[in-house]
Amino acid sequence: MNPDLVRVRIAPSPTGLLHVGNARAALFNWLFARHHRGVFIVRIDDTDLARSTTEFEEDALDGLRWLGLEWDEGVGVGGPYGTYRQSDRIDRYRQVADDLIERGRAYACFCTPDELAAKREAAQREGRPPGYDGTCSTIASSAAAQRRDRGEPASTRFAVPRPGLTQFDDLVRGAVRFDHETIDDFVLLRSDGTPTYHLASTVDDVDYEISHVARGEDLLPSTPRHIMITEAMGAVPPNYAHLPLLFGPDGRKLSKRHGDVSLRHYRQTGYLPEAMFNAMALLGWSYAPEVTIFSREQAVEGFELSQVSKNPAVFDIDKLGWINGEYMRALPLDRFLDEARPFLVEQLGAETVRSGWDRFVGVAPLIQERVRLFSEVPSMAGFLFVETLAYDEDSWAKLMRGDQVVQVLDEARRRLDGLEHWEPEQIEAALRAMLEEIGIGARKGLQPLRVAITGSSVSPPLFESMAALGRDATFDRLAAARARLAAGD
RNA sequence: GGUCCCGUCGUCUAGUGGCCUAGGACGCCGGCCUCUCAAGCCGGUAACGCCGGUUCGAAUCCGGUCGGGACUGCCA
Repeated sequence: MNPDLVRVRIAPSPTGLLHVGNARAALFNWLFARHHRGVFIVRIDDTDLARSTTEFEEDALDGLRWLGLEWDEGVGVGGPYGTYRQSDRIDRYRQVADDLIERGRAYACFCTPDELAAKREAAQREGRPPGYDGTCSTIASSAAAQRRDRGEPASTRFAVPRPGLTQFDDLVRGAVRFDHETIDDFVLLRSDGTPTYHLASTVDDVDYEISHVARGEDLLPSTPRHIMITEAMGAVPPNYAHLPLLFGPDGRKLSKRHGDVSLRHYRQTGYLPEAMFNAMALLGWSYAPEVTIFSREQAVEGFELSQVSKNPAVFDIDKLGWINGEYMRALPLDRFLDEARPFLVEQLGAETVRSGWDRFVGVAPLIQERVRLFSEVPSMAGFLFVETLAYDEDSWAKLMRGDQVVQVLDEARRRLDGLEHWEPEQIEAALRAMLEEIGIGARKGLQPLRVAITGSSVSPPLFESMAALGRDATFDRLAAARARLAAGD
């Protein structure tokens, strides 16, 4: 193995939907790998069998694919190191744990969960550090082996060498050191024989020859443990880079309690993957001063872990929205149509969307430049699809009660009636002439028509909307609005 | 409580001793444009947590202090 080859990994644990924090970590790993022409690996950390599901695994892989973070080795694509799934490697972890016991670097612990809980509580109460007190570390290895052979349940704990010190150069934090006195003998193997995260993750990083571990800062305090395990295995630890955490608006680690923070949620709300990519890259990193929007290629070109910020970043939904709008407007029309369609179907039904599709296509470019999210499309374009218009009552109340509204509605129908070509230009000419004659401003005179045609005071440009709607439907709607007014509303 | 990490506009950040009377972006406010809304254009608001030191000179280096966060599980 080339010692200079960059090999990085992202290891989602499929116990929930992939959230933006993990996605951002994946993005940074991917950028680092691509920048250094290294290998990006996706592994599944599913040692928590009880909570892991294939749905969540699929969700994570889908999310990564959606963002365009294709991987070179790992689940789904294979590679020279097996299945890249921890549940397939339980024997390997046990083997490492047994080997560590044999070499005196770990020991069997017979304390029961209840005993440990009691000890922790007592320590807490007396103001002592709550870590494991090392009770079982003094049991002679022969005695311990006997008890295990007899079937007594035992976990395996790592024997932290004390006194001692573990220090390392974190690519984003710089020099970090931990005194072993503050690290207790942590569990490697649970009494049911399954490995903990510390063991499994570390063994995998060694076995898969990972060169750089870039992960959330929440794992910084665990790093000395991982380094100790690695060294006890006789391997050289990887480089570490601890990424600043993503916070919610309240300044705490982004989590469920900040609402739906799954990547899937953003995908379903109508954010574009390239916008998400761009926005997440800006969380703790900057491409260049004065540059906010940049391509995937530019990001790869410019990315360096050492330039990642140390400060936690608050996930700014407003900026994400703005970025999405930028990408939205830059989209080729056919892609816009493709992406928008499912959102219309969800709101209006497949048949309705099919029958109104051509009308929608007519004004789609005008809608495209007015929305930030695909989920906003139905409310802006719905009037093109429906048979009978549902008015936004606030708009109606505000704009349809004026004294000249009836006149505008009637006159508009009269003017439009004789139009030879049902095109925006002709419609505009006719209506402008009408405004002139009535002596009313465009602002005031056109708004009632907008409500009559689109049901809302906010819509795509009126003349184009009428043109796209079609002559018959336009007249129907003018008549409908007129009728409602006649009914005294 | 203990260990560790962090501290530039509300938010994301640029800044690595003089180019900083601190730059950009989002947001917000005002204006222009305008058939509404967007978009666009112009302008404005707003930050180096605090105290000491080093230095001719500090947002940048050092110390302290205060504040925030993460971790402290047979979760990951």
